[in-house]
Amino acid sequence: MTPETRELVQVIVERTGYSPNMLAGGLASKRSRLVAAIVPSITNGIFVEAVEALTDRLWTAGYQVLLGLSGYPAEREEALLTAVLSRRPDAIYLTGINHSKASRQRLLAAAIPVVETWDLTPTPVDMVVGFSHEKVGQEVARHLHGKGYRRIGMVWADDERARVRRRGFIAELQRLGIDDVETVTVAAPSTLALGRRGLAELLRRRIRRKPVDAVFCGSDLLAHGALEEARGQSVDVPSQLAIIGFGGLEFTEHTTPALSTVLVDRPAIGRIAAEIILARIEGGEGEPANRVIDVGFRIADRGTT
Amino acid sequence: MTPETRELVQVIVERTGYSPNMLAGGLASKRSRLVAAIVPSITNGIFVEAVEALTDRLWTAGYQVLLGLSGYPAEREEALLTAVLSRRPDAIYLTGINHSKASRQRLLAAAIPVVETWDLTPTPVDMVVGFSHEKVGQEVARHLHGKGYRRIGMVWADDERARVRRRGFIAELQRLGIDDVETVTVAAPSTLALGRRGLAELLRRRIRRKPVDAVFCGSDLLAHGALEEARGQSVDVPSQLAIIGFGGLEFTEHTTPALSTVLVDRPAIGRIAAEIILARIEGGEGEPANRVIDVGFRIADRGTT
DNA sequence: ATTCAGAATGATTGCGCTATCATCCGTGCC
DNA sequence: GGCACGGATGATAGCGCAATCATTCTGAAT
Repeated sequence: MTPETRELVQVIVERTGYSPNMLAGGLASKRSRLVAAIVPSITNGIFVEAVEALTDRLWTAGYQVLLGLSGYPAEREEALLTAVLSRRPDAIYLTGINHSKASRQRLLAAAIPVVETWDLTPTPVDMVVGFSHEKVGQEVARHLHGKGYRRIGMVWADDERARVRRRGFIAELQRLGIDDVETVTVAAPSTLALGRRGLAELLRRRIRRKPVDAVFCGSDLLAHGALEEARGQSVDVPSQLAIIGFGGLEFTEHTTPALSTVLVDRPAIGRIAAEIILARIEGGEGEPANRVIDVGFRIADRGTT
Repeated sequence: MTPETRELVQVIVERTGYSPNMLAGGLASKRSRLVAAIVPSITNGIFVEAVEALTDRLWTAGYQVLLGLSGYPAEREEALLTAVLSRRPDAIYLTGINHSKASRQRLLAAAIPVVETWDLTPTPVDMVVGFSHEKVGQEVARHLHGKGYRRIGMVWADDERARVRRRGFIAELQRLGIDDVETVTVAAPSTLALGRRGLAELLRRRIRRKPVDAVFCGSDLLAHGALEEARGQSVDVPSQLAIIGFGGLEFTEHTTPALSTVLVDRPAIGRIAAEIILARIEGGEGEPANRVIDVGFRIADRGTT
């Protein structure tokens, strides 16, 4: 084909508004150029940056993202998975590592790259990129203990990963000689308002005893709520009460005092997920170097602890 | 087909793990059961709840959402549109009403329901659900003026809708006899940090004159940043400086003092968009009752004004 | 000029469904 | 009993593309 012909075709394509039909293309080639992302919620700021990074990276490679919201807890995950797999995605991005047996089977049967995220396991369905929530709990425990706090409480929303953080936290505190951890559980998804109420409840419960001097909140939003509640009750932070959150959302740097939290490189999770997906789809058939990728975390020791 | 046969088929479907191929289905039926949503960003909290509401509602009707991120400003919108339309979505959800001529043509050529959102225009491509940003500017101007503020400033991020709010704001202030509005422009997307810097700049500029006594911030995030900066500079809010934001994000209720803002029913935009899409796809061919839907807004007069 | 390899081009099949049309069967009526 | 009719069932075409195979062309080596 000569360059002139090529150009002529281009002109006609423009003029007639031709648009290739990727349904047909996908059907013929068995490659849909579609990646499904299943997330509990996107209003919860914690997951959304990973999805954005994933979408951005995949876009540059010519892939698009089909969004599925599984809810809190992942009540719709199985139905979603069925629906989503019928679109024949080339890969799938999941949040969390706990999937029903039926879901696992369906994923395996699909025979496509699967990336689980936001957690770590030695036995992923296929690949996993995240960090250890147990270790987060342990390190926060050591951190608070190291700074001298001894009467420790928790406000947390009951989701599967928060539960693991809690387990690590409690176990480590026990090892350090603290086995009375006053805990308030609120419903997922967590909000600032629930954080306020959570801390209020925690303080109320201990009304006849020495109040807690530090509280580990299950998320930054809960921590922010706790901070506001403390201010409302004229409890000084951190001299009377230390607060630490989880997630490292942007606003935590800018509260007064600045919220201590656990920093997670959220975009990295999406970006790395995209990279390993692309490597598997486009790259050779060789076994990937690493099926389990730990992005780690870091405690930000700021004004509230 | 007898009920027994029906059940037998069901059993075999389960056992063999059969999954229908919607690519093939879509190709044959010309109905992909896919709705494309094009949004500048999902990390910006303002748009995400509408997308979630849209996704939720469409899911119950058997539709799924293809997510496209167009960026700030909508630099990739045209390319995205081309890519997305090649998946033959049954409808398309757009953010904003300013699309390039080529984009408009492509949308019209696709001959599917198109919903533009977050703004209002008498001449939508097809349908529009949002509110008037000009009116928002006007009402905020009247609100601040009505409370006695006279030396008024702005901190805003330059996106297309913010520009319209600004226009309405400035025009109304002029009508009220105020024509000197000190304005600091920051880059979109807005963040809390930019709000801090924006207010700092605004105060610095007026260092030899009477400082502003009220500032209208282009978004809640900027307003939150301004609030933090005011606190940092020991400027009392609202006695020395009033602050009002825009958007009505959840956290605005919980800052101290609580941020005044412009409340928008964000989920309603997504929900209504989903409804009118479904009505058009599934309903009869009758001309829809209303192509322009105004969800309105409300000023929340809280602690910072 | 002849041969042959490799590239470019052209024709054809089939991906897995839905829609359509043809066929069949049962029912009610004259 | 014969006929018409509506509903259920079965067979088939074709959606728009990519992959494959068959064919032609090109240019270099003999």
